Amino acid sequence: MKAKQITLADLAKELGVSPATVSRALKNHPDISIQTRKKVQELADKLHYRPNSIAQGLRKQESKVIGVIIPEIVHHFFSSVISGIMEYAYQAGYRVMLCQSMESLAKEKEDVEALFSSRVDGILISLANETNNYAHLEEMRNYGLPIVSFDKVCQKLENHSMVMIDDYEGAYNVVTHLIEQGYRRIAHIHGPLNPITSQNRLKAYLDALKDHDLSQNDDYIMGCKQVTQEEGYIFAKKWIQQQPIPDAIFAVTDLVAIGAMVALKEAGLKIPDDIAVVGYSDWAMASVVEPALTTVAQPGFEMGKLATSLLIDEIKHLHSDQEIPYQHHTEVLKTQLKIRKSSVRKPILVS
Amino acid sequence: MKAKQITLADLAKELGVSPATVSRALKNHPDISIQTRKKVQELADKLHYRPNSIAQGLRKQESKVIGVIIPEIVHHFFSSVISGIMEYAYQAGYRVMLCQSMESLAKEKEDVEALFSSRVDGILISLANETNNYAHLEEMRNYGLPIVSFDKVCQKLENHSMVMIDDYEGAYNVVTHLIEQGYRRIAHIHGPLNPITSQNRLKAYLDALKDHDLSQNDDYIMGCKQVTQEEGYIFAKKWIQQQPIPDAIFAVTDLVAIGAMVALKEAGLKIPDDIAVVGYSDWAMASVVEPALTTVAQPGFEMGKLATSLLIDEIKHLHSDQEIPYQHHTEVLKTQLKIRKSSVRKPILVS
DNA sequence: GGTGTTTCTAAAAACATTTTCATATTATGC
DNA sequence: GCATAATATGAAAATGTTTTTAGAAACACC
Repeated sequence: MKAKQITLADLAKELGVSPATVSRALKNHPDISIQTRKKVQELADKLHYRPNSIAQGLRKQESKVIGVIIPEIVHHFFSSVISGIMEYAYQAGYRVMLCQSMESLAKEKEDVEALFSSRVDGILISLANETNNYAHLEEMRNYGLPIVSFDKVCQKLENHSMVMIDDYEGAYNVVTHLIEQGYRRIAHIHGPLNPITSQNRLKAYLDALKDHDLSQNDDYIMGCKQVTQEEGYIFAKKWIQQQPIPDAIFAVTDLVAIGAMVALKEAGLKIPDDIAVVGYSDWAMASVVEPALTTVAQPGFEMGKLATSLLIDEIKHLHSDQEIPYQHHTEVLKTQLKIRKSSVRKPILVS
Repeated sequence: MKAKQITLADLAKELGVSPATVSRALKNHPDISIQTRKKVQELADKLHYRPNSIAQGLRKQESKVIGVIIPEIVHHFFSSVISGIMEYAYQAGYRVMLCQSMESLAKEKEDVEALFSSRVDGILISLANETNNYAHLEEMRNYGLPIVSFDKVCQKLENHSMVMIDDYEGAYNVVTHLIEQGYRRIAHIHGPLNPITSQNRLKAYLDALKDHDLSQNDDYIMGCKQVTQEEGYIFAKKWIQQQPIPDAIFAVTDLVAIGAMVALKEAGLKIPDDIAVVGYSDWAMASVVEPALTTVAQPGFEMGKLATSLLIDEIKHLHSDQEIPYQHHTEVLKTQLKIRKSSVRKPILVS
């Protein structure tokens, strides 16, 4: 009942030629006569021959698979990135092996090892929030395995390409916009500080205040750990009980911002009149919540494509055994400030 | 500079034993003396030996990789399913190769072939909207490759396990709830009709109307193709211009429902007083939109875990070369009606 | 001391492919 | 007609494992 999987040897036997000939015929090698090529092709089609990638991988020392390590899939931004990765990888003839680090360093290490064991041709990684040590990545680089980090990049790791988002500028634009709108007591909910992304957003917030001669108030800065809606809700509640209440909240993520909005609305505060709220990431929910949430759009899909293109370029360079070492890149993608009702007091063009 | 990847033979040479001994020592085979086992283990640890999964796969005819084909990753429900898949697969020692069919039958076929070529041990698939022909899956089953379909399952394919969601009941509950709330002119926006899921939701809608002695009005039934917010917006616009306007809209998906809400609000209609709106899937946005959207929660994460457990059971059964053929399962998961403000006229317990 | 058993290790085959090297046949040039 | 070149194919090695089979050494039993 169970059909056997056809091998080169099967085809060879059937045609009375050697497996070597079949192999070459199937890739249209000019050494093989046209007639033979045709015969082989026809039989292969007829029997639905599919090359065994595992055997190819072993022989060629190249699996045509790239490994992807993502902190968390159920996340609009990351799933967009994955989508970009898959699109580029697919058209370049690569398969994708996916791992989810769950924001845990230990899991991330295991994933790196598993991918290495699977002999992927390269790794795309966005670091877990917990990750503050890069030995696992160093080791892979020592083996010559190409690595590209994106979004939560690994600046400490030498000799690798990175694709980042200009989070500093994105966050700076938010604060500038709030100031232009007349808000002065601007609070910030930042994320876990290992990732460079949260660091940059926090730094931009502080710099923008300073650049506009606003004093920094440490009571207006809170850090969340899980980056959830609840945390936004809790922090906003705290601020409401405090005097003076902030007149704007800039949260590290839309979800957190929306948590804050819920608390503010419950307390009877008017957004954006009494207090503004701004998020980050432009999740689908941001445009749909009421009032629509001002946020910073990040080009996730493009980021995935770009990171993958860099990785595959490096892989190809490596396999071409050129003399010159591969030149690594650091790409920075621009964000887009999406001004919506939640932060607009003055009449302004709403996008 | 580039470190060589360590092989069994390297260890064997270094220790002056054969590769066979090293292989057995590493898996604690009792044939090997304790001292030898220890020596081998120590050297392996010291040199960071990692078995080459590709070579193992070739030799053992088992890759420890499962293939997953999903129509679209950037989708709250599907990313939840993937998350469940990855969690179960990880703890069972399997890697995941991911493909995105983009709702295209052609791409789905390519993906199936690519996964077969990669010699995955099994395939998890949710069909593309376009898919109305199952030859590509039949072929894989003929090769004895285990397949489990989930959500948009493939009822035409024999001898395979399925995990579905009770969409019929979920949709029936929606319509019943609307009727209980006093709505009578209930419209429905259904999805593409190839997937069994949309079919079931439509059928439940029709049956529920009939069971409650409401007449079916074909003007109140529209089908969307892309399942986008725009489509919901456009359909709602059309209904607004029509007399009598429906007093409830049940959309195949939250996104479509929200599109409809936007159109209704623009037209000055009050939700839920003038008209109710209900979605499906319980995206994050549903609880956040105003008024909060009544919807049907689907257990995506559980579905992923369950489907993966069935697949891996079947794989294990196959490799245990038992006499009795594997007994396939069809599992049906229950939905949960999330009653929110968008559909509640009468006082009711809001979840 | 020969036979049989136990304990440990090695050799070799197998997995499906690619590629180097070799070889046989035919064609070309003088 | 002979040397050389071109053409087409095959044999064999190689990729890194696992596993079957075999075999050597040590030991027990009569």
